[in-house]
Amino acid sequence: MKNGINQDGVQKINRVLIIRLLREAGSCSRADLARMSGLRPATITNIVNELKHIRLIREEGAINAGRGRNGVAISLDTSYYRVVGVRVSRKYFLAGLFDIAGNELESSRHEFAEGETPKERFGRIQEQIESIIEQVKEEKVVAIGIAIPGPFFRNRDSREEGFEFQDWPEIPIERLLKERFGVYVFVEHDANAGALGSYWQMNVGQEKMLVYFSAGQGIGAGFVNGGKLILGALGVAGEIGHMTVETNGILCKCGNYGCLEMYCSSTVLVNRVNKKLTKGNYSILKEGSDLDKIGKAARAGDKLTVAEYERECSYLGVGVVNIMNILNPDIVVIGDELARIFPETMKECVLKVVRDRMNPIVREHTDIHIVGDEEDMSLKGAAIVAIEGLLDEPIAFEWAEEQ
Amino acid sequence: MKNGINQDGVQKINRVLIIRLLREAGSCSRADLARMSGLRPATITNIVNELKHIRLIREEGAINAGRGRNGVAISLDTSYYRVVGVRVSRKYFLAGLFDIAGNELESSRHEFAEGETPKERFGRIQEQIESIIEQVKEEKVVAIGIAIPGPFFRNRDSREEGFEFQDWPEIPIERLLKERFGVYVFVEHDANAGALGSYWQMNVGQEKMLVYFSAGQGIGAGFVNGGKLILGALGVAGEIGHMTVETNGILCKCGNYGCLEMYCSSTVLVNRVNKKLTKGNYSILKEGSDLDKIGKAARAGDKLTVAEYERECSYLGVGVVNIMNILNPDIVVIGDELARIFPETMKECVLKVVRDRMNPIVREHTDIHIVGDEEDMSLKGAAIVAIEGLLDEPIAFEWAEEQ
DNA sequence: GAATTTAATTAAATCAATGAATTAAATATA
DNA sequence: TATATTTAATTCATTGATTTAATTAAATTC
Repeated sequence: MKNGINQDGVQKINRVLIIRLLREAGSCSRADLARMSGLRPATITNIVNELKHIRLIREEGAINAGRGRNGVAISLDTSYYRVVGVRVSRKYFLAGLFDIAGNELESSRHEFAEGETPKERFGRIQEQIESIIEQVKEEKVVAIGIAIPGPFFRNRDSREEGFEFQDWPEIPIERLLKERFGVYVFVEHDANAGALGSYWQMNVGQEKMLVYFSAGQGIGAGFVNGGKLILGALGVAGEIGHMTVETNGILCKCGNYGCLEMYCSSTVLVNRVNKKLTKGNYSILKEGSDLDKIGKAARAGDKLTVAEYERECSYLGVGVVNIMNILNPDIVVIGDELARIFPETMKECVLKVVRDRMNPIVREHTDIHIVGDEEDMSLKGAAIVAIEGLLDEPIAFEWAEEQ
Repeated sequence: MKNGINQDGVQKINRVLIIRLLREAGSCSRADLARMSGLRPATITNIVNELKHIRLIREEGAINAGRGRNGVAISLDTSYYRVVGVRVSRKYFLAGLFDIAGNELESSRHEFAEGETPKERFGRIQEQIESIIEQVKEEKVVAIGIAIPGPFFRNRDSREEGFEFQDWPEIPIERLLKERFGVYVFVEHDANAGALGSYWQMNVGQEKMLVYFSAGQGIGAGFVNGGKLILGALGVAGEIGHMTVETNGILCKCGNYGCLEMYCSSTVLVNRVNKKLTKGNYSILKEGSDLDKIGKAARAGDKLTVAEYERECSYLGVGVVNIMNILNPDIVVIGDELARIFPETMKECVLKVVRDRMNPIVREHTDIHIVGDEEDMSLKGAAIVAIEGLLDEPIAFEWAEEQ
């Protein structure tokens, strides 16, 4: 247990709270912070001075609240600390540099080659991180966050060694990166990262519950409740791709029948469209089309492709309805490559299913967002995982040595 | 927000922590508490003295840890404070008296009559609470917890008025009971209460995630994560009865298709068995059998009944697998009347489905329990809801006035 | 029976937040 | 323009829960 609180703990908790409030509020005065936190103005003065000193926050401009003296605008200081975010996918990886407000400063995409071994892939990821860190001059890189595909079994006793993920289970990412770059490293499941990423992106408070659907080659989800990820016993909560939506449905390679991801995923879409093409159905596409081409065809109005895409999105809608019934989230965000190819149609299909199948009171209290061509939520989330990790016990501020 | 912490907050948090540790540990020395909490022995001495003074904990016996001086055994003082728990069901209600360790001291069951109006029903519940409180002499009743059927929409702004539940949506239970009995009152959805009840019953720590399935006239669930209920946006998380398990399945009155509770619930069991009886299938049962009779027939080995029960339990198994994939709980508890009629068979069926359909790593880390003839988890949970409510901010210890 | 180990208490010290007074800077009013 | 009012922010002595260090108490070991 070990969670009794003493003065050190109080200090840490209040400082982290102020940072979180500033992240949500964007910019506000000391007086605002006092009101939001319930702490006294004198305390806020102290905390602000300390956080300013270690360059976590800064003063910038003024806040006019009507009458009376203007407040000094305080916001996160995005000019000094940096985190590196990496999203590893099965066919490519993204790497980027972020400030501590979670803003992407730069990012790049790197394809994996067919024959590349896990070690070679990990080597290229490390080189890319190296090159990002080398470019940084005055600023200070304090952490690296990595989002990897699931299932990702967290070893609760020793985070250092005990993880595995598909294709390269033997590389202790966290330890190796920590040793090489000498900064804190946080590894997270990509859908969980996406959930934290969209939670920051949506800029909502702790009291809101958010579900992120990662609709890619498989279907995963991440849940943010009370500002924290719901991880489950082994850290594999969110494997919604293996939720049965047809009890006597198609046999999945996981051993279950009628799994959601047998009816809805970019893999299934590509396979089904190509199968129909082989059978000679009319389409502007040729056999052997990949997701990009299918996306273009769908956006161009190709009937076969649109029909298949709509079918998948409707199944996704059933998954969304199930999660709404099970968890009653305030916010649902759907992202990743299946969403990216045609977000407008996905939104229509999902909303239709939700309208048809969901209790109206619950439905009307749920915001549903599709992430199209904007930022990759799992990449952004990788950075957020690192930032949240730094703020979390027990290492808060240990990385920000005295100036 | 308003969650900055000062010295008062620290004191409250640490005292609540000690109570929670004692609840889990059952009985331990001051030194043990210091080790578990991370607080110093001197602090524990102070806290223990205060909590002893307000009769929340007591010294009882000694603890021999090998060599060295023996510790004094500390445990929750179950002799003074009392809470009343009430579970309201559609056809009956249970009411009981509990100590602050969540032990049931007495309870009774009261059937609702067919024609009884909501007000009459609520009147009888109040009389029963009155009679329980009257029996209590030296002890002190500090709170009432009520578990009611869902869906239960929590009004987050004003818990006083804004709830509704099926059949009697207009009675402001919380306010009326508070006014009449002058104690704290907490209302919770019955599956959520059941979840908290089994969480205490299982006596596991905060780090464990527990899911409780209330398998009765409908199927509901409650989720305990980090020692707290997952409530969702409107407090209706856990409506797993309306999770689709057959995308193109039976139309449910909720508007959705293929809802779990169309394939599995005591209502469905009774209807399906009686329908088969009408059609002349062989059975020891007669037409118009109720759940009691069906349960007896099943336990007596009546083939028709057993087959129907197994069918329902298998669907429940699909629901369990889905929840395991979605939330990855450490512990699954299945209770209520459908479980009660034949727990051994339910366990077999559910475990078979889980074995057949679930990822083995996750499966082996999940404990699955069926609650048979033991305590009603939602009744116990009603009491726990009250106790947890008292311990939660902001009212912790305000009810325990100075002795 | 003395040494060792563990438990629990006591009393002074620590230090994060607080309260009260003060300074600062805006608008409103005359 | 001068003055009152309002809100923002700071200063510094005070508060009080936890801690530290020393002490007492009671068990086992040899």
